[in-house]
Amino acid sequence: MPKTQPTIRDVAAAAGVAVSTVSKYINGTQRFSGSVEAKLKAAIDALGYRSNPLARSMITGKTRTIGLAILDIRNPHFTNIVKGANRVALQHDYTLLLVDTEESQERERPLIEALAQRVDGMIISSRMPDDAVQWLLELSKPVVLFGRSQQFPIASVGTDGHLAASMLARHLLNLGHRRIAYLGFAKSRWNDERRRGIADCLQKAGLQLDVHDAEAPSAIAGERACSAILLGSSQPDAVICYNDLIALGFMKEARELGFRLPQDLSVVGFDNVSYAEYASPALTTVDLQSEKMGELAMTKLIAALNGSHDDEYAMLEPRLVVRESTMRRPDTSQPAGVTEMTPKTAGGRRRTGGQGA
Amino acid sequence: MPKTQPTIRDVAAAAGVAVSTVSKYINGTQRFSGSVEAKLKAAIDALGYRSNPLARSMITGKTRTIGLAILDIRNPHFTNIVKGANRVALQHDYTLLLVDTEESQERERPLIEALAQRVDGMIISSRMPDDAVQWLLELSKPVVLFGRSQQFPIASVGTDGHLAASMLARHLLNLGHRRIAYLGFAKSRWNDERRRGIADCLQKAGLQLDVHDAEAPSAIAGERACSAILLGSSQPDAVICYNDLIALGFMKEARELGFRLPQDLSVVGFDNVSYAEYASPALTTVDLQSEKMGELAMTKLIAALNGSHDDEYAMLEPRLVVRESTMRRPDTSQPAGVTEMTPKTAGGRRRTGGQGA
DNA sequence: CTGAAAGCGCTAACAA
DNA sequence: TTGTTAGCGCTTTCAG
Repeated sequence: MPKTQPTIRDVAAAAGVAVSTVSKYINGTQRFSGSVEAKLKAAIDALGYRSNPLARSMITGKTRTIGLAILDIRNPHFTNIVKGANRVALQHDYTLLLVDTEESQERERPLIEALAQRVDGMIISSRMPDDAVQWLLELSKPVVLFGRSQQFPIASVGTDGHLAASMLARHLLNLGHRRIAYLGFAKSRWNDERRRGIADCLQKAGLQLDVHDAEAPSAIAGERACSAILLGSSQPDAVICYNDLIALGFMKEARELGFRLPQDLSVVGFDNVSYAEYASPALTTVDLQSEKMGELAMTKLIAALNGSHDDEYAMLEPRLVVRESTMRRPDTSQPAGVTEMTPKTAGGRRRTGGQGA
Repeated sequence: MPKTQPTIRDVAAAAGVAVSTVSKYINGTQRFSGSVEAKLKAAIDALGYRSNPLARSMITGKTRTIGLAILDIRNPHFTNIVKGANRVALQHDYTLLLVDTEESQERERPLIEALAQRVDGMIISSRMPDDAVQWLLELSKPVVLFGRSQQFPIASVGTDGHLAASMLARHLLNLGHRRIAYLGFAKSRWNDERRRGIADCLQKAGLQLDVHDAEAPSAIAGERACSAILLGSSQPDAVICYNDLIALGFMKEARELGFRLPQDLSVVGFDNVSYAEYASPALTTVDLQSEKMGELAMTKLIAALNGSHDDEYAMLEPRLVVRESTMRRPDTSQPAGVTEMTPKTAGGRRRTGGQGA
């Protein structure tokens, strides 16, 4: 059973030609006389020869493999990225070497360094601080990053987080919401951008943003953070979550706390993961085009592999997806930019002094 | 910048020893005198030497890479499998080469054949017919399959589908449901097992199963199949979906058709994907332990790589997870195994003649 | 404990 | 158009 695979040499012998001839034939590097070509073809499938990619790689220095390092394959955002990247890779005859770093800072670096050795280039999603990008460059392999680097020129892709956040905030404002909370995830590279996008918007309307932080970008973290926000003193009438997963968890817990959604509270997230649509109420969110991000990253990387220089940040456009988790404040009538005035508490603004002690 | 990586030869020169000495040092194949060891260590990190895995693989014939072929990374069931497999692989210092075959039969085989060349072993999830398993064996690489093969002795893992299905059916029966439909997915290897599990159960209660088929294992397919089932002549009071995704889509559409869940209709699925919990009503389902399946498959594969023979089918135990999408028929009172008698239609059984013409 | 030498399977000049 | 030859970077006998 463990019959050793035939080598290029066996084929050459069987066909009565030189090894280099076989090599050139396999790689289509050259044209051949009909007789030789016929003999080669015959020999090859008589022996069932398959070229050994390792040996080839060793010489060419190319593996036709792309490393993809992500934080958690279970997060649909990353799943979509993988899907998109995979599709483009397959089209170009590349294979994906996947590394799930499991949101662990320590594992990340050694894993990526090991990965670098086995691939032609890498696509990386990471929570590493911006100055750590340095050593990525030192790997001297083409790399595409998710999220812009402030200091270093490195190919990267992302979606305009400030804009996405503004869209969400403005949507809520238009619906008459005035006490808006942001349940962020500070560890993420995207968090600041999103928070600022919201805060800027609110500021123009003379409002302040109530900021909280989730301990993970997951549904369970959303559940956990819920009561402190909803039953605390700020009493938001809308909350923007760092992502859809957090939002989903938040909504579940909110319902269990007795809030009616969306009547008592509007909730939104970022990403537009597919299950947001099947939640109830279906989640209003902003589509970050995760899958396209994956495609674009892979396209950029392959271009780099083909010699094109690329230090740019490619920014995709977000799109607001309004569903059922947001609705107009029952007690307001003016569209937006109005003097805010909520009935429950006299004297507007926020910081009402809380009833929950 | 493109300074060529130092080789083992450079290290040997710098340390003033032979290449083979360096090799042995790196692989820890031997013990060394303190002086040599010190020189080696110094030379290595002076040069920043990193051993080239390709060259190593070419000799040893081992790549420390496992191929994982799945049908669709976006299906949380597979995502979980990847997660589990990845974790075990990392523990054993293996890396995952991922291939998403996108549910395509044609692509599958060439992709897997190419994959086989670059890895030490493979874990495969496929919809290929049982006789196609033959060529997998011929790849003469260790393989672990998801789902049992009837004809061939091949290592495989899965969850007891017949039992899982019975659990669901019995649960529904216990709740007083009598007109039960199965929205299956015939292309899957697991479908028959599940259908039979349900049908066997119903038969014991003197009931027949109303069988339908989804065109894909996805939420959208569940939506699409919904109206034909619910507004057709059979009028089920409970439907069992092939998986949670289909169930989620089905529930969404059912609500849009005006059905109240779970009052008018109980819905269940298979898998226990995480978002089933965040749907509303939260989905009753049966946990197939997807992540553990991934772990187990990888564990088996690594064992095989270490020389242990393994032709067995390892079966995990399913667990029923009751949530909100199932409830007792309002109009029945006896627990189970009773003479069924639904008020809407005289004369029980099913096949009531339909009012939807 | 250390070193010299022979390749792994293949590609890439260079010759013929 | 075809063949010869020299390695890619490493491991692995086999001698010292």
